[in-house]
Amino acid sequence: MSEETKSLNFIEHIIEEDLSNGLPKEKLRFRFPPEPNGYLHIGHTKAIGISFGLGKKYNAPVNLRFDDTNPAKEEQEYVDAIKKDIAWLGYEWANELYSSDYFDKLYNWAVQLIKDGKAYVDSQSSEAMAEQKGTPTQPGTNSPYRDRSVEENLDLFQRMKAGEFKAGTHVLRAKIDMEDPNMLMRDPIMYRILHTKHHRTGDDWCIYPMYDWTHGESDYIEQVSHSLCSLEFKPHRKLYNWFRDHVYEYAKDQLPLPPKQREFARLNLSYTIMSKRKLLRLVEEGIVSGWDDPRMPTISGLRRRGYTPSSIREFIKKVGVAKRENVIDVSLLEFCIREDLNKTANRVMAVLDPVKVVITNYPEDKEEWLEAENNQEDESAGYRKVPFSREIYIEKEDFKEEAGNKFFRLKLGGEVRLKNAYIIKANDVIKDENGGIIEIHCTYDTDTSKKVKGTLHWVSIKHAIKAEIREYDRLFMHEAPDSDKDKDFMEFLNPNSLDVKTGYLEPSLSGVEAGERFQFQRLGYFVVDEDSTKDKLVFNKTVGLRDSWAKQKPKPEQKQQPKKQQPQRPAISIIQQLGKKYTNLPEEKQIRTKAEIQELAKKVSYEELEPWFGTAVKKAGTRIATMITLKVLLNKGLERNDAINEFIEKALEDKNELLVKEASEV
RNA sequence: UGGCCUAUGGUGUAACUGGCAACACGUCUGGUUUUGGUCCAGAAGAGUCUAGGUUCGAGCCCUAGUAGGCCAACCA
Repeated sequence: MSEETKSLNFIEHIIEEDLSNGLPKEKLRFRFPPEPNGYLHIGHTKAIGISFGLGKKYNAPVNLRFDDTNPAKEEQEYVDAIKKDIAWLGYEWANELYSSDYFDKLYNWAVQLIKDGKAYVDSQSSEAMAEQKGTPTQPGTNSPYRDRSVEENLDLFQRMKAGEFKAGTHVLRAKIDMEDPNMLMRDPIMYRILHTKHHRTGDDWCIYPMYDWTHGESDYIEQVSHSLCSLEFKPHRKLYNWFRDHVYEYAKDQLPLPPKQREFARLNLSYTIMSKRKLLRLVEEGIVSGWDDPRMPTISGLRRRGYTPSSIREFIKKVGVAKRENVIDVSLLEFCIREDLNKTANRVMAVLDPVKVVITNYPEDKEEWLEAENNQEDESAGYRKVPFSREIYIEKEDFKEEAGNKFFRLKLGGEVRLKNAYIIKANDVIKDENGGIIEIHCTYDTDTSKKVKGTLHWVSIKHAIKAEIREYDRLFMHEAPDSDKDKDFMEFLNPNSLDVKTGYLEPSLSGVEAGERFQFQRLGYFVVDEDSTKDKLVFNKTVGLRDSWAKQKPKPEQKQQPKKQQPQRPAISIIQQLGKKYTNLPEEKQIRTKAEIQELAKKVSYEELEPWFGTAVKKAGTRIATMITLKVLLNKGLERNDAINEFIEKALEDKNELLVKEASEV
């Protein structure tokens, strides 16, 4: 098995370089470090996919390490949920670890730093410290406690640990540089006093280490080679290195590998939000039913919605890794789940918005069990039987009394195929007093070899089973709900994100279990929800099928939006663009481009053109385009002036032959 | 009155140490089809933020600018 020569992302480039610079492959080690203070969402899957993906690629261990240094926010419940989600995604961690396992070691190192004059106890209020910290544009000032003696610092720190002080009275700070342009280097806090019970260490500690101190040293203790995180931690790198380099001096004999932190851009998904805090608000305000509401971008939400682990892994693979801000189109996620389910989901028939069809030439008491293929993408999926009878349901949308010939479905006088069954022809409609259609009367034809344009799904009324169908739409109507500075993201909520209806299903579905996935033919993919019982089936719509018919229909509301028609691009700017590539074009195309420029030139005024005379010498193409345009204007009667003459003269002397040619033709 | 990061089709990512911009999604055609799905064939769409520079040659290197992002929690 040769590895395909796929292009590497920038992190893989870094690793390859380290490897070629002598880092043994066996030393490669990664980690995923969630804080157990909430549920994982689709954004996290990128970080998970990167580190676990690298582990798989290089056959290196990946630790799952809970960054549990803030007992005020963290809970065992989240630890369990996170483990469940990662395992569900299909990743295996080498070790389940906790930063809290390292509290002793961290404490001892902190003591050493104090002894070396690299850390001190500060005893000011947080307000005073914030004041001294300065701002991004102004340097900070030293704390009055900065020069306490080593003995005093040691004593105080030991007593902080012993629980002698109230929360907020003292902190341990690294002694770095209050004037550093990087705010994080301005004597960052290493420990604070917190008399809070920790979900793992209980009441053992009343001082807790801060993120920067803990995270990097946890990497170091675990001998992680590459510590990968998102872009907002870039400024932390300097501090990460500072702590690491000092501690390295204390421990290099036992811990020879200094880890390195590298940062990538986090994932953003269009029409959704990713902030844990904001997701929590949706839960707390009852907008959604919980963290696992199928509309939520959480992993648990996607799971309940019917997404498969492999579709999410594929999505992450397609999304790529780089350092620039990005917004991924949800259509990519939808593509991934359709691609997966198309191959694996069995097809069944269900009618969600029914209208009754009576087949008048079919005997009242007769019923037939017709054979239906489960999945034409998978021969091993086999066949099942579907009941047919005189009265069936079809979708309301599939019938029109009159329609053009682009409407492939049922219309009066028209024929249509019933999937897995016969061809029917609509003869008549029965309406209620309001003109609503109650029944469509059809006749059927057993000759199924005929060519008919449309095929409809259907279900026999007498055999149909009812189910609750939950259809979801995006939660927000704005592409980037939390990007508006003036409006709260809640203002963009889609009021119709959930639509619950009763569906009529073919009877083969009667015994389904939660988690089973199907394609409701012509409608989309659906999964049996965990609320489902034997007596009351509940399905969630995972995603609809691609629908190229829907695109043909005019969408009154949609049409409004993209109407923000771009202002007509001025001809001169198109000319400039054409000019840029002019010199690189093959001759034939050059001729065509020239004609195009000449045509556009008719719409250009001299005032628009003049600034282009100053085009840099090396931009020969742009100057040629300018020259061609100028000639058109001159032919139209433009008077020569100094600027024009100078431009032409300069062009005549150019080394580019094309330009000289154009200029000499003036 | 600062520091750091980023800038390639509509979106996302490529382009090995500089050699005439590729892949995926999306869009549009056409074909096949008992799903207006799938599948197959094809097309359009950027000349790489701007201006200089280095070079025979720049998306890749240098300089300056512009735009966007991040940085002032005893959060992670």
